[in-house]
Parts: sequence; structure tokens; C-alpha cells
Amino acid sequence: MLPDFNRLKVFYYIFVQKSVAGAARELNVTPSAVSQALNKLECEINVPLFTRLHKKLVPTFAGDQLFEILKPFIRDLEAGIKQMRQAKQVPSGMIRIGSPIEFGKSYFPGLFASFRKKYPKVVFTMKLGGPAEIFPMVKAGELDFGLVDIFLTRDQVFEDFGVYSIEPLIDEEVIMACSKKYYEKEIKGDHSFENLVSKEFISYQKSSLTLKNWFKHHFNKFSAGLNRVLTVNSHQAVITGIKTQLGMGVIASHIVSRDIKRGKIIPIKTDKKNVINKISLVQLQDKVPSLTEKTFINFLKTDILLSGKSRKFVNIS
Amino acid sequence: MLPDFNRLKVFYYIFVQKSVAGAARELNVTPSAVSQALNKLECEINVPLFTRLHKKLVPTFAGDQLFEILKPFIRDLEAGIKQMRQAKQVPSGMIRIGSPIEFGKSYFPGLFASFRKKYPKVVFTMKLGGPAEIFPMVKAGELDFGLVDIFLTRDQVFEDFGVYSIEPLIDEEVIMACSKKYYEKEIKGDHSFENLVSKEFISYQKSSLTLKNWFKHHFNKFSAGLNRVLTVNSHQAVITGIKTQLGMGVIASHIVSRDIKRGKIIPIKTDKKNVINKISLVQLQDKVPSLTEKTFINFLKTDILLSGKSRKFVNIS
DNA sequence: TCTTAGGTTAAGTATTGCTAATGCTTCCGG
DNA sequence: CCGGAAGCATTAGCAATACTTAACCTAAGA
Repeated sequence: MLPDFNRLKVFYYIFVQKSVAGAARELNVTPSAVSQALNKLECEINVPLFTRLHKKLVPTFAGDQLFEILKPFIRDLEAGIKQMRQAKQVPSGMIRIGSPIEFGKSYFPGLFASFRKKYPKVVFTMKLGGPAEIFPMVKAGELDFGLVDIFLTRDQVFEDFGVYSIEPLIDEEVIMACSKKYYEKEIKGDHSFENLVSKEFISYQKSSLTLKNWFKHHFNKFSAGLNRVLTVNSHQAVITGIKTQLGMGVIASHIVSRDIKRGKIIPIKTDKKNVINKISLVQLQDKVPSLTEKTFINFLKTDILLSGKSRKFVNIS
Repeated sequence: MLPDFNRLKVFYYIFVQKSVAGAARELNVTPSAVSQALNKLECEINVPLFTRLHKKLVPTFAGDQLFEILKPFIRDLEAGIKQMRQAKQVPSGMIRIGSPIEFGKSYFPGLFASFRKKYPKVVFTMKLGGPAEIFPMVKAGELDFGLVDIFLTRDQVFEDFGVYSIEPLIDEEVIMACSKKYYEKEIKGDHSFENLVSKEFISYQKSSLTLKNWFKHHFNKFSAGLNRVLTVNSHQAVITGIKTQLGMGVIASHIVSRDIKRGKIIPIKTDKKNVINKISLVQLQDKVPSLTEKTFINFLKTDILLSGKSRKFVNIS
């Protein structure tokens, strides 16, 4: 069906030069090699592509048509290969990142901007979503890497972790919390499993995965039927729900540290230490990062390291 | 610079299948051949195109980019080759014709229409112009063939005739003529060279080539400084100029046969027979016509043969 | 635990690309 | 008019590469 592609290349140069000798010079071979390749191509597709004049070849209509197909291809190919090669010398081209929604919204644009001040040839594509979306996209090569919230995902993707390289970047303490009013009305100092599971909760998912993970961590068990009064995939909304006595929710402690200090929000503590949630960088394990990717990852890590001193992160979803 | 094109084909199939085995099946080779070709390609351009997972290959961003370049090319190539092959079975595709202006205008559209009733897959491009335009285009392969008026061109392209195949299709008698009034006032029965060259003429070209050819034919000489009172590249205009006593002009006799019979237009005769002009079919001699071209040429010749019985041709320019 | 399927690598054979030599032809310059 | 140059084509044979075979490794599924 499809002819020998290298013979198409020979045809292209003959067409451009209208001459076997010219094409031979371009290709750094003898005219004989060019002549034979063209003959083989014409034989292969069984269509004459040139009329032979003395010292010159005149394209047939079929030759014209074939050239019209090849011209844009070779132009684009040359540009594409050149760009790939450039990207090995200077960070350039595109980086495709997956990120939690609110982290992506509030943190990455600023990071992209400062990175691009150093490396203006790099552009970004970002996919905002939960780990259930980010992981498969990284695996399929649609994203170069992702940031995921591991605490949220523990039971969902455990079987596939072997294919990824997961590197924690950010640790944060995760707590169950409610408002002071709710605590005095509903909890009353009773932090037992039985008391807690009978109350109302605000959940990030229908599966209440985060809540389940909190109970598993603190009590080594969980209840299948938590009373989930609100499901919303936003930490801000969960905090608002807590403050308005809607129920309890799982939250990163530094986000509400001021409210905790003021006594407005009460963390629910057990004899176990709090969960340390890890925001991790996820990549395909066997993938060799390009220069551009490596440069960006180092930039990201440095930025997080510096920013981590002041714990300035906004909400992480 | 440009990589081995056949390895690009291998890459394309791997990408489509996301699998070495799948690509091997498509290409009818072993997986080993595919694996090695891909490795050589990556080595050649020094850019990884896939991340190797177990039983699967995940494209890198560079791989994605390369595929975007190849996809339209291979799609177009398959369609193009298919069309070329079809044209060998059924007349189809494009025919590019050169023609004298008024002949082209009045004759060919009708011919194209009836040809396309038989062969609806054929389309036409026509270039209207004089032989000076048509010949080089045929030579350069920009036209598949041309119709040219040989009498008009004799001295211009003689040296190049060897490269063409020239086949007379239409003979027509060419005369010098003027109106009856102009004849009685200016010619008065004196058909000598000296008398004629002193008069006014209507010419098709600045070079007055046609007039020169007429004199050469009838007198074996011509005058360098004919009094050319109008230059126009239209037979109709020449006839009108003749009728309005502007001067003499060279014209095909059958076009004005009724006016000659009525005595309104007088042919200038010498002891030599009149010029027989040939409208000829011109092709590159070494070109092998495609099926489509052959079919059309036969159709054209048949049409001319049948039409020639009634001498129904309109003006020829 | 065993089997299957898929990817990879090395070695060797089969095939093709390429070169060198030769021939033909046209064009140009002396 | 003749000789040389330039360009295309063909043949034969060598060099290089494509491809196959065999073997290996590994993850996934039964």
C-alpha cells in the first residue's frame, strides 16, 4: 500500500531540483543511486512521476500531486526535529502538569510566571483534577507529571503505584475539626469512635474516602454509613461548613491555625498522632525526564523549599 | 538532519497501536524488527519518543509532536496514492490544457462537458494564451498538452521543436484580406510586393509575426517596417478592422467565407497557393500519456473529425 | 505457581542501497 | 566539425542495513 518512505525523500529532492544530479548533491550520494531509487519508486506505485528530458526531469501531474503532499510534511518535520533538538540544549517546548484544583489555581500560575522569566521558551498546559483523573493521565503520557494528594487516594490507586515514581514534596497535618458550638453541643469531650461516627460530616467525595482514611488512621476501623450532610470538593467550602455548625470535616491544620488558636474551631484528637498528608510529585517511573522537565521540577522543588519556611500555601484540594 | 523516513513509518504504527506487537502485525514484520527500528530512530534524533512500560509504550511529548506531523502526511499520502492508482483504471483526476484564447473560450467548454458525461471523475484546467506561453508550459510539465497555431509561431520556437510531439489536428486556409472599398481605393488590382507593403495592416502581435509569415510564404521576403495601424490579439477585432477599412489583415478564409462570396471582403491572392495553417496538438515527446490523457485526446480527435465535416469552428486565435 | 503475552537484545542471514564503470545524448566552445 | 563537459541511465558487485531467529526478562492472569 504505502511506498518505501525513503524513496519518497529522494523524489522530493529530485522534484525540488528538477534534476537527478542536483538531488544527488543534496543527499550526498551518487546520481546513479538517485536514478535507481526513483525508478524503484515509480515501479512500486506503478505511476510515472517524471518525464525524462535531456539533463532534466519534468514532473507529470502525478508527480506534482505527490510533491504537494510531501512539501508540507518535510517542512513540518524539519521544524519539529529542530525544535526537539533545541529542547535538549535549552529548556523549551511544553510541560503538561496535573494538579489539585485549588492548588493549581492559586500556586502554579505564579510559579509558571517566574519560571518563564528564566526560560521564556517554555509553555505550560495544566490539568486540574483529583488523583483519580491525574494518575491515569500521567500513565498514558498525557501529562508529564502531576501533583497529587496522597491521603485522598490511598485506597483507590494503590495497586498501580509500582508504575509511578512518587516523591513527597509537601507534608501537612490533617485533622478532623468542628466549630466550638458544635463541639459543646455534640461532642462534649467524648472522642470515642462510637460517639464520633454518630455525628454529621462534610465530605469531599461520595465515597467519603478522606473521612474513611481518617477513621482508619485513628481507630483502625471506619463506619460504612457515615452521616454525610454535605459533599463538596473544596476545602474552603468544608471550612465554611465547619464554622456554620454543619458538622465535622477533615482539613489541613495550618489552614485553620488562627481559628484554632482563637478557639473557634476545635480539632478532634485521639491518642494517635495526626495524619501527615503528603502532596507528592508523580511521574512515570521509567520515564526519562527531558531537560525541560528536569529544569522545571528542580525549580518547583526549590520554590516549595523556600516557600515552606513560611507555610504560605493556600488551600489544597 | 532528516531522519530515516522508513523508521518514521515504523514510529507511526507503534504510536497508533501503542504497541510494538501491533505495529509488527500492521507492517508484516517481527516485533524485533520494529523494536530495533524504533531504537535506531530515537538514537538518530537523540530524543526519546516513548516511555517503555510493560507490554505498552507511552508516548513522550516529543513522540506526540512527531505523530502530529506524521498523521496528516500519511493520511494524505494514502489518499493520493489511491487516487493515482484509480486514475490508471478509470479516467479520473485533472487534465491541464493550453489553448488559443478564442478557441479555448468557444470550443473547449462544450467538449469538456460531453467528455465529463462519459468520465465524470475528470476535471480540467485550461490555460488560454498564445504559443509563446503554451509551449514553455508544456515543456515544464505545467500543462499536459496544448493546442497551438503553428502559423503564428514559426520563427519563435523552431529550435525547440525537437522536444515536442506536434500533431496537426485542424487545417485551415489563411488569407490576407481587406474590404472591397479599401481594395478599390488602395490595392486596385496591384498585388505586387511593393504595393502591398506600402499599405496599412492590422496585426496580432507587436512583432507582426503573422504578417511576416504571410509575406514570406507568398513572396519569400518581408518588410521590416510594415505600417501596423492596429495591434490586437483577436480575430474578430481583425475582421471588424478589415470591414471598417482600417487596413489589411491575415485571417482564416472560412471565417469570412460569406463576406467573400458577397464581395464585401476581398482576398489578396498571388500566384502561390494560400497558406494552410495547422492547429496542432503539442505534447512533450518523451512523455507517456496517462490513461486519462489518452482517453481525452482520442475524444478530442474524434470530436474534431466529426465536427470537421461541417467546418463549424468559431474563431481561432 | 505456571503460563502467556509483550518488549528487548544479540547474532547471523537476506535484502537492498550505493558505488564504480560504462554508455548515450545534447549542448557549448574552439 | 570535433571534442569535451554535463547529465541521465544501466549493470555488476560490494557495503550496509533490515529483518529473522533465538533467547531472555517481566508483569499479569488463571
